[in-house]
Amino acid sequence: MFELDLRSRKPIYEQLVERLKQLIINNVLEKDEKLPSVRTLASQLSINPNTIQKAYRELEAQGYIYSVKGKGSFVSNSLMTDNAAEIKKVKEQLKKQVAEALFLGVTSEELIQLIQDVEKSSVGEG
Amino acid sequence: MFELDLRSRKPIYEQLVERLKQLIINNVLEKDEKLPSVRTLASQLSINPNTIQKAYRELEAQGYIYSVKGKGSFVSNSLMTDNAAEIKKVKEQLKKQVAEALFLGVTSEELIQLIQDVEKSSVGEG
DNA sequence: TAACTGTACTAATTATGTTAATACAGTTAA
DNA sequence: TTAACTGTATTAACATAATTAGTACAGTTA
Repeated sequence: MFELDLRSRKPIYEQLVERLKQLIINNVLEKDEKLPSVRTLASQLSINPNTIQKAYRELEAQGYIYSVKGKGSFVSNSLMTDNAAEIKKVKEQLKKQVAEALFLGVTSEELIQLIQDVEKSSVGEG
Repeated sequence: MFELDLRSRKPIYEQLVERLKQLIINNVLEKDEKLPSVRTLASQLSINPNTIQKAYRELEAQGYIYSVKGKGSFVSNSLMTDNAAEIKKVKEQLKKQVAEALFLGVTSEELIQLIQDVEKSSVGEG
């Protein structure tokens, strides 16, 4: 289900958050779909359950999943959660990256094309 | 000159790299302008000179500055350096962020506007 | 020469990530 | 009810990375 780089300087739980976000954003994991339990996923990835839990806790804080004691963790319906804070974060980060890209010589046309490419590849979500 | 968050989970040297990049990109620091010496900046920020040096080393590796022993560290002319690797990194990161923004409900029109805003605010560079 | 510059190195300390073991509470199905 | 699953919490030990501290060397400049 996942590919982790245990040698990376990026913490495992951050890799997990990023990877799971992508799966949710790309609709590989659908709304209300049950995620693997912390113990199951930890076993599959040969890492500690605490590390999985840390990732799940972060994803829940960001509104991507919700957890129910005794039942499991599930993909959120993003429309149910308040995304304002996350949107603000992403926009601020995007501004920095766009400024950097422009500085490095990437044209605004290329960047607009990049947006449209991403948009096309994620049709049919929701 | 800088605002650092010593309590942040983000390492000081990474904050320094990010902040100096912004100053260079926004032309606050001009080409060939001399940066504060590692000892001076360390003293101003009340942190260790080694931490400054680590940030400068990273900025030099990314092509944003160049250092001359005995003279100092200076802002690069970005056109002099090979940005291919950096451009690839930034584009990949941008794709992820754009996908996340779209997922959170930001429209592609908003994103295009964001690009144009950043572009306008950085006129007169180079 | 004196005072500045970048750079390098080692050691100690601190912070963070990760593992390990254990425990508790809620859910589900036999 | 029992057994096996779920999330969650806590504490300790360990590994790694970040940071500090101290020192040293080499090049530059006035």
